Amino acid sequence: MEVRERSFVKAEEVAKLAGVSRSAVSRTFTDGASVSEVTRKKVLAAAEALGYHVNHLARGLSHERSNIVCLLVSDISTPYQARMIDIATQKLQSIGKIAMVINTTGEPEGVASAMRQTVNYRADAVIVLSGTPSPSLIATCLSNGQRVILINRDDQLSGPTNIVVENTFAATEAYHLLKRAGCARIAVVSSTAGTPSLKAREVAFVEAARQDGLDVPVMQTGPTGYATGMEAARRLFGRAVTPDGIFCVTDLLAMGCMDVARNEFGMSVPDELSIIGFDDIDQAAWMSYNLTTFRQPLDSIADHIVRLLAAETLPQAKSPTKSFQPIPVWRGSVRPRPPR
Amino acid sequence: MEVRERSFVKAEEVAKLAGVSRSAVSRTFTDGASVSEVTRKKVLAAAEALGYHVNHLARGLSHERSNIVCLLVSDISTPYQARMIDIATQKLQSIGKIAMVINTTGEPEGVASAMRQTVNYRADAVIVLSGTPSPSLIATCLSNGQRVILINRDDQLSGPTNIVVENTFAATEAYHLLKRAGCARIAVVSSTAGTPSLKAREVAFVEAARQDGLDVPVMQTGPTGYATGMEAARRLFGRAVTPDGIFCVTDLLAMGCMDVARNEFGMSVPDELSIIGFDDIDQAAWMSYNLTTFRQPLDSIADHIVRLLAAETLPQAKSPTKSFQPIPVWRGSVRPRPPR
DNA sequence: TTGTATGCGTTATCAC
DNA sequence: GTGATAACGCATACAA
Repeated sequence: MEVRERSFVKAEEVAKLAGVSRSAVSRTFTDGASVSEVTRKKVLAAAEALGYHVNHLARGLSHERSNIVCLLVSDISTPYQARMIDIATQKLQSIGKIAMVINTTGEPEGVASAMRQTVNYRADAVIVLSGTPSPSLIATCLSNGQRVILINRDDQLSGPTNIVVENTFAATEAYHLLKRAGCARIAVVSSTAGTPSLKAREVAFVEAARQDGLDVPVMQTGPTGYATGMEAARRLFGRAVTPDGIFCVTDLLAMGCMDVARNEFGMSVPDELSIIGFDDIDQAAWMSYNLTTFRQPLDSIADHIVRLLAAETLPQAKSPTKSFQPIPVWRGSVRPRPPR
Repeated sequence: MEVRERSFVKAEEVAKLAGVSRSAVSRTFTDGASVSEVTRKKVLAAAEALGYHVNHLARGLSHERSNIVCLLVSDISTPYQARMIDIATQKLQSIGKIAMVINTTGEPEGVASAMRQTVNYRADAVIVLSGTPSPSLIATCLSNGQRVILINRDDQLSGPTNIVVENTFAATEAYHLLKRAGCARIAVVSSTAGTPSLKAREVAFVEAARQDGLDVPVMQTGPTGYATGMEAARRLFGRAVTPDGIFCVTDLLAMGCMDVARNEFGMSVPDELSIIGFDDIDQAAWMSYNLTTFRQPLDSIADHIVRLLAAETLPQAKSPTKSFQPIPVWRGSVRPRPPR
């Protein structure tokens, strides 16, 4: 490969070197085109020699699709989000799409500018993992022919495709699990984020307890993360009556909570304190935590998205909310049975 | 905003509605253009009404830059990589670039196809966080005018910009730290990955020990991660003479190692066993680990990259390897002073 | 099968 | 300051 003046090689140059027309080059690199084997060889050789690569930007200009899919996400360094991106990028690549990740702060303004970017780059689809775009922004994307997929946003907006995890089911299950373990003083640890999906878990748990005649306190002392879990534990165990069962709406919260309960208040898990988390991040399986939690079927969700995107039918076809069942993961942070 | 037939709005339609020429529309959305305030207002109003957004693909076609930067990375769900992506996407966005993340398997073949994608999308730059692209692929990118930035790849290839962390310095420091703590039976836990940067840490530590007259065993039992750390600990503590000081080339390894040492062999950290990790991932600061480690100055690194990309000068300008100093983070996993 | 001509949405260059 | 026009690199309908 010869080193050229620093600019991209175009099809025309390949054509000249191969002694064929520009169209022949184009056809060689187009999937369902008809080229004779001999021309094809010549073109391929010339392309290799020149270091030619099809310009997807130009191709996307005339062709319908850019094959770009935007991922809107915040707090990427969080285990849950990171895994989501990991899986999403892999699956998207497997169907020939490429992921643009836009790191939003989750604030409305950030989300808005992110949504605008997605149409600037003519993304085929936008997958929203964090934040809640305004209906008008969503409408813009949709009217531009983009597919909009909202994950765990729960705002049942019609138009975009909604994918949710059955938080209510899981949270109710969590309550009964703690109850069955013999917990009598149960608390919920959530965050001030107010994410629809976190809120749903919190509310469903409280409701399940209420129906059972139990009033459970809810701690919300900061953003969704380890530190907030710590803070919640400090407050809960600083009270006169301390909990013997805690449902944390996120694994990260559960871990902060567990660490403080153990190290600062000498609680033993699960003997004196049962804890349940949510998400089943990698760390939940670590020996130090061994956390009972609910796994979000990220793999299935990603598969579903990919199937949606692979289908060439327009998204208009009334795609209702698709919901996935979280999978309970039994580990050692909940007492197997009630104490005598 | 009216709902149109599902396709993107183009400048021409805006021009028609605003009663101006296409050029006027273009100028309105071009930074250094001259438009009268009145035309500008009209165009903006029409654009808003139609839901117009500049097509960056088309813009990138005529203009020089696509403003796309590709991130080549594997194991995205790993805390270290995730944080890298988090910071990189943020900083890139702050200078008007957008990140395409390509999830490679790290294998040569995967890296190769990823590199090809970067030129397909005419990325302005490609940042390699995982895997080692072949020199010829790098040459292709460079000759196409792309900037290539290799992070912690250590293969001192001339051409691309190399950014490394001073692994040798840190590993040497780690050895003396353990020595000062009174450790006499020291081991290294690494992985079979053979990443240049991990290898450098491992070798430097062994060398520092050798110069000190000590022979340290190196455990390599699998990929870089928590499970491999566990396995390493099982083998180390299953021996006749067990270590009292361990240097793990990665925090994740250190955590797996620590958990097994404590829970399966009853070791107490740091009294009976001192452990040092590398990376300073979030979990290192968690109460259960409180791990002494070396922080990679990811923020400074990202700033440097952004400065590189923002500078319009061609990368030809002989950019030597830029190296960053890891920052020692003193926590509680190393005994403060030797036992009496 | 092959080549020619046209369109895709922008920006830049040029006259006005 | 404004408007026409020529690239930009590619795919494709059409004619050969």
